[in-house]
Amino acid sequence: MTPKEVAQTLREIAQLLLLKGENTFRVRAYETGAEAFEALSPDPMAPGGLLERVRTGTLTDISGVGKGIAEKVEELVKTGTLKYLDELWTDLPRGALDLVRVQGVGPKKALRLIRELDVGNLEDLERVVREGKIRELKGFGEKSEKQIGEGIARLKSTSVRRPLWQTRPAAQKLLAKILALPGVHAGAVAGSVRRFAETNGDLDLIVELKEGAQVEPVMDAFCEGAKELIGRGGTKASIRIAEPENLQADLRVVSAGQFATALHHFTGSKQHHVKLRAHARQLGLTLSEYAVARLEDGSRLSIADETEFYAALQMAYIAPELREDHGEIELSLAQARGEGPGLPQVIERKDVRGLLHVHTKWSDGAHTIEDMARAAKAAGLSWLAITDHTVAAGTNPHMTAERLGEQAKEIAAVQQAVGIRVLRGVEVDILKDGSLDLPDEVLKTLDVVIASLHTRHGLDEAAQTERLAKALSNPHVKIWGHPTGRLLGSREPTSMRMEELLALCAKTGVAVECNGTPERLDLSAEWLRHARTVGARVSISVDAHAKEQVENLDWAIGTARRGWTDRERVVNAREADEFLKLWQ
DNA sequence: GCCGTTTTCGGCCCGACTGTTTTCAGTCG
Repeated sequence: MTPKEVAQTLREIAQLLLLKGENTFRVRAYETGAEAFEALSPDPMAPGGLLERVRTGTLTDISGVGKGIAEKVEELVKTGTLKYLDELWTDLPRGALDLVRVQGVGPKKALRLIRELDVGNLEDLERVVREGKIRELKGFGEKSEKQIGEGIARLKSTSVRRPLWQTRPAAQKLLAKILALPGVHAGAVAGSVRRFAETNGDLDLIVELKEGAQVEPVMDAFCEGAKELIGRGGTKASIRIAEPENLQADLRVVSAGQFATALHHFTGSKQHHVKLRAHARQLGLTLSEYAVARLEDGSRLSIADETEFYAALQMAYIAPELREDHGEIELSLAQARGEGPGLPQVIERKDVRGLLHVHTKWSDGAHTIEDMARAAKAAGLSWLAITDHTVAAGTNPHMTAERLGEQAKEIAAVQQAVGIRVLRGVEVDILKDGSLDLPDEVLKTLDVVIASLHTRHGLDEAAQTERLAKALSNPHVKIWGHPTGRLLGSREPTSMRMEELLALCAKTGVAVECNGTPERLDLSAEWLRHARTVGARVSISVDAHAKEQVENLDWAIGTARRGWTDRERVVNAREADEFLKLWQ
């Protein structure tokens, strides 16, 4: 039994309680409990982990876990089953929880469909829609029936969440269209896209009108070109867009002076807000998308931006990427009081001085060393490292000892011509046995060695861990390239004991890559947070195969920020000489 | 079900939109 499985069970309980119309605060307690277990070390055997806590009876030390949940988790871990859960299921069909996945069907409607129409799963629901039975129920009508039918079709046709590399550009495109309108004073992408969550269920846009401007033209522009109009009221509209197919986009229009509170509200996350609002109440304040107001008389505080928003709550500013209730609220409060370490000083674009992980025509890149150097310089960087592939990666051409010598001459010439420091490097392949694709005598002559896996992703966990541990122990390796090898939406992370390997990197000084290829985002924010706890260094890498991909920097930085990456642990957030000194 | 710098009891975030309603419940974020 892993913490993740415990969390899933607690969520299942929460959903069942919700369906049964239980007290919503009890439902939330189970959700909070689930989050607490998700935040534990994923390895149940880890020190301070799940099994140790069960053994020592210290589950209730976890915030959000009280006596009730602790007892259930103990039973679950010891026996693998939970009587309480079985009881909750006794009078419900197995497909009950699928019903609330249909848009427009919540717990109340789902329960009535189960009780009054004997609907047991999605197929049943589809049938009663077809037979026109739903409209006969009190409180339902023709429109609800139609809506439910469409909701089922949508559920079947699309996976719910899309990768950020699809959603973020779509959101920015939509925003640009709105910002071009004359009545618009300000606008921003909010929601999980702004928080840099790697998958998103929808897009959220916030727009502030100029003084006296009309809302209708903005709504019109937003809805124009939509694949489907979901809803439209006086201040908000929801549509489905064509690309990514059927993705929902929500627009919220606010009047002058409400932008900061609205942006904060629609950025989320839900968990962050729930805790924030409870804290606000203790201060005698209430939060909404319109204002921060005093409970006693409803008077409003003036909030110009999100820094002021947090200041009104006696907190230090929390970056959007951190707003997940992963401990950031407590750290922010402590920081404002001048106590403790405070929030991480998360990396920003201006901190990054060097462009790492760059491919050129010497292997599978589209452009020359000079092209890449000019692109790096244009992006405001002061150095870059050329790191082409070796033979095992399967590219042609590729780097050999001899070609590295030839490349050195070109690098020296480019450095002179372009006026930017260019380091010599390689992305060396990790071979089956954990040895590297170039001999140590060659590697030691280079400034930067990135070791990456490109083959045999399918080895079992033990063998893969051993293979990587050997490679990462090579004294010439400075960076571990795209550690998990995952591709969002198409390839799962390689199976390995990541915690062990991150601890190894912390010990040897090898930086783990935060690879900014939009489909990779590897390491993930989740693992980067773990890298932080063990003290591993991080490389903000573009893995650029063309000069335009210098912009992968933004993807890497967003992911790194979400992963609580402090700037002092980022190896390329320093000038080239300082970077090289890190391994001396 | 959880929690405590007012509390071991009594709280627990807030508002828009929709549909089917004659005044509001359900859903969503």
